[in-house]
Amino acid sequence: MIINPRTEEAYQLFHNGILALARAEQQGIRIDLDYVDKKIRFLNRKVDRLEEEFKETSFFRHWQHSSKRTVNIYSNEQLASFLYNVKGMRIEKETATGKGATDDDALIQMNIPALNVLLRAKKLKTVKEKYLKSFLREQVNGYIHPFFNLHLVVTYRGSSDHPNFQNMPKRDEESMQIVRGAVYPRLGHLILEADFKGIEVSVAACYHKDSNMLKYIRNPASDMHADMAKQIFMVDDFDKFQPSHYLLRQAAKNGFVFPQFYGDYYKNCANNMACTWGKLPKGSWKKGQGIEMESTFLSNHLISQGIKSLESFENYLKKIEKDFWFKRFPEYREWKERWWNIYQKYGYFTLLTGFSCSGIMDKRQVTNYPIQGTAFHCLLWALIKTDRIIRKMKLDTKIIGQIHDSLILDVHPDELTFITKTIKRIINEDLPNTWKWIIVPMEVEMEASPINGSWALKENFKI
DNA sequence: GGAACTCGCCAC
DNA sequence: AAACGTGGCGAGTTCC
Repeated sequence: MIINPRTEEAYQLFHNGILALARAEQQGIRIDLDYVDKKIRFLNRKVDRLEEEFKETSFFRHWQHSSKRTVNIYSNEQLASFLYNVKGMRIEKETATGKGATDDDALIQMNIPALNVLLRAKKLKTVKEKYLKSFLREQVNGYIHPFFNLHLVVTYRGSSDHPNFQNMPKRDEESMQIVRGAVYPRLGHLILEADFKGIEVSVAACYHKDSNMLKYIRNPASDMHADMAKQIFMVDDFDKFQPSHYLLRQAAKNGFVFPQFYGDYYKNCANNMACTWGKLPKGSWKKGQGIEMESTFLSNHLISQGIKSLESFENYLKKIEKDFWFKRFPEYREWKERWWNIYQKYGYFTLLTGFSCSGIMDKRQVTNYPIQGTAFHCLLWALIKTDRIIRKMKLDTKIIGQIHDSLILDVHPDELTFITKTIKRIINEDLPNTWKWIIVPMEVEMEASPINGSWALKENFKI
């Protein structure tokens, strides 16, 4: 990729950005090495036991018996061959190259108890090999110094490596505890994380200026994902503080709204939603499955509303998709068309921050790249400004990293109030004052670890 | 013995 | 007509 800043401002952003990020790299992040050593030994034993347990199953014996060589239980190729050629399992899910898949999803669907043992062994092995061991490999005097690159991503985002600081487990509680439990602030300090709230949606709105979307973003009382949940799941008195409704909102947000923004379409959305939140199979649906609602289940509710199979859910979502792009956010749709036309005519497009993208791109890339890049540039701008103030004031607090839309700092407790107020001001005020194309409020959310507490213990932090 | 490929999985 | 964007990285495998 060729970094192509078309304006002085774009050049300065990356010039100053890489210097600020270099200081974060130099600062480094403290790792509890004793803990990592102990965890690795503990996981070694645990994985060994799981491997033994798996090798005693009749599933494995059949697998080994059918194979000419010694089976490697971690070989997806060998597993696929056994499942799909020997056992004759039907291919429900394919890999990118059209072969039978052996990922989490595919194996769970097969409902073979022995495979759960294998999956658990794989998960713990990943945590150990990919994260914990990389800490030991990369640490110097108990600190890792992840690289934060600005020259590797086609969208003008950043990336991180050796080790990658941007993909540590978060959603899976067990993996999160194991990995982030190794990451600490300096002695007497705490870890602070400042996240832009919904930055990609906000930045997208600065491009397309869709009036309905602007209303959603500017009015804190409105809730796009709740409205979509109401529509998709046909719930009249929606209350997002009720646990089941909260889950429906999550389903609408992560199963429909975001995938649609990235260019997905109703069939995938329907399949994924039915599978993830409804635990519903292809064909006609059974009662008693999926998200538990007040006195019923998601599957019962959908069936009672006349949606009795995946096919019928797909058709229903097809209409919702049409409504979404033609009635709800028509100007967003028109922007995507305009932006695609500009690219086709000139062969490139220029981001609001002054970087230009050229080369062969499809429509989804053309409409996603400017949003992804520009959103990151908001974070980078805030990072540079924060770093400048930290140095000017000679603070003991230091920036230690960046995760696309969040800033991670190692904070001296005495400076906590000052630094949180400063970051808030930078994001709420300084940034929109500097970049006039920002036409929506820029908001920040913060989380903090306890003093001397690991990153696994971070909690919401009220500013 | 390393490059290149595929697959799978972690993050945003 | 077809159908989710961006990375890093471990592992197994094949090719040279």
